[in-house]
Amino acid sequence: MTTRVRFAPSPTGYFHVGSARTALFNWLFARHTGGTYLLRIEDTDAERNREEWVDVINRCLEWLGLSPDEGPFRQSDNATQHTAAVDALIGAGRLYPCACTGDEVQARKRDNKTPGYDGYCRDRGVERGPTTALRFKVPEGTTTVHDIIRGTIEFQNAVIDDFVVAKSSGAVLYNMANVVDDRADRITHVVRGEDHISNTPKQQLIWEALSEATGEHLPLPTYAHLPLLVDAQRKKLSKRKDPVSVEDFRDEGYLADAFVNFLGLLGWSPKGDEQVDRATMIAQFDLADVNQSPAFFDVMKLRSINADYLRAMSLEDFLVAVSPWVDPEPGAWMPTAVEVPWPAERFDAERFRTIAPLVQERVTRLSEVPGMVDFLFLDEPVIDAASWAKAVTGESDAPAILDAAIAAFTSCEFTAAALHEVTLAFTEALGSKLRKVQAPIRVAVTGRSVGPPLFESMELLGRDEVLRRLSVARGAAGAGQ
RNA sequence: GGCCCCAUCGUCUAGAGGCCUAGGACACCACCCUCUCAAGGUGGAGACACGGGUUCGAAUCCCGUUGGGGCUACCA
Repeated sequence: MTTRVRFAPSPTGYFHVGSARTALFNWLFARHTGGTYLLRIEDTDAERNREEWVDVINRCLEWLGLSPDEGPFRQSDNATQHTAAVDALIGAGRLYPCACTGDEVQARKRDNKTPGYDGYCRDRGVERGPTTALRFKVPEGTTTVHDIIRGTIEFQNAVIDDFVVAKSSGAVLYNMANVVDDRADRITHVVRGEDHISNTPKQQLIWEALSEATGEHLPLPTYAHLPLLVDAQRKKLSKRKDPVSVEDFRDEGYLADAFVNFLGLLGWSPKGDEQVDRATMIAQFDLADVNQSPAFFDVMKLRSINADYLRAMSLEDFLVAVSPWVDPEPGAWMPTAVEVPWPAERFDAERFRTIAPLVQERVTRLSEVPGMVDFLFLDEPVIDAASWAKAVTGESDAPAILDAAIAAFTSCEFTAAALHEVTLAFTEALGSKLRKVQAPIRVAVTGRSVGPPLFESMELLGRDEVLRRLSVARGAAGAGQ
């Protein structure tokens, strides 16, 4: 039997990292088993049926390299089938109209202390009308869910209330539409978040009722409920408190491959090294190996992995990847929320190319790159006030150091090696240490106390500008005396 | 409240009854290297929630307790 899985997100306006992980595990399972992975947009709720929200999903999946083998399909396109299925269940006596309002249901639930809807309308012979919803007549007995990750889960049907399957408006609800579509799509494995466990018995009940009502006896899909992704408080990741938007991570400069690698480590782990490419993940992935306990989405670990991927890139690949953050006129792809902090005429691709390897190994995300090279492309360096106060105006040796630097840099050959050499010389003359002497020079030239190696930076900036910036700092340092 | 899920270092995890003196990675600390910062190297601290069983033997199996989480819509 060839496997068929689906990723079934609902459009919400952003793409959640938990959804990305679910998509990945579906994709990995399909690839590992040689099956088919399809995408179904669950937009039966009219509120969620917005074209641009659907675009977000497609865009993110494409970025992650998790585009579907089939689809995207729109659940709303199957409305006819959903309605037909409802009619079939009515015909089979598995549904009944309910005239209760939401408030009435709530009130009786409180008074009778029943878990959910108490079945008030089940035997009242309510006629179907424009204000009646359709409820599923949950049978007696127990419903057993077989879950690859969790084993067998049993539900007493008595605690499953007669849930609504179609609204009074006629709109068919999630549990119903989902099952109808899974049947139509011949889904063999349902891989989704743990938060769907309690929906599963309802869906199985519908599935089997449909098999009987239509005579089309399809085997139940096998379920695999993935552990939730949680925040530091161990709560389900929420849009309100936590960074969860995949596009935000992309715009911060995480690489898709690094992001996918990290996601793959949440609830699953490869055999040897944690750093694995997609082929390795596909070869090793097995739903049975997925963990049962929630995983904390640890951004520090994500950064570490991303930094590793960044460092492992060839210079050419790095230049392409970083171009949206540094080149005002970049190539094809551009993240949505990135702005290059200098004008196009000031950017010099050749200079950037020269310093890029020194930056590449020092950043954790691509968004950190501009801050490490902006001194090259801005007329005035962005001064970090604390560093300036410490190394320039607040350092009693700063005037002497800057004077010595200006004198030495005026006449020496202007290469990193030569600058290093003359700096060593005047450092010794001053009876100081290189690590101490470089501080005021670095802040004067780059505006910051950390950054790419100093002498290479100065060589690229050029003698005139280096001397000008040193003089400005010298003036400030002198005034501080 | 009801139903359900979960429980190994701070975090992600390895662990399928003896290979466990519990391994790795991130984070953290120290030292080395070093023009800052990274990277790299060496070392360190750090966990089987608790209580009962089963067994010659339990992190691994069973039960309970505690703790955490999810669901509980005419949303998905």
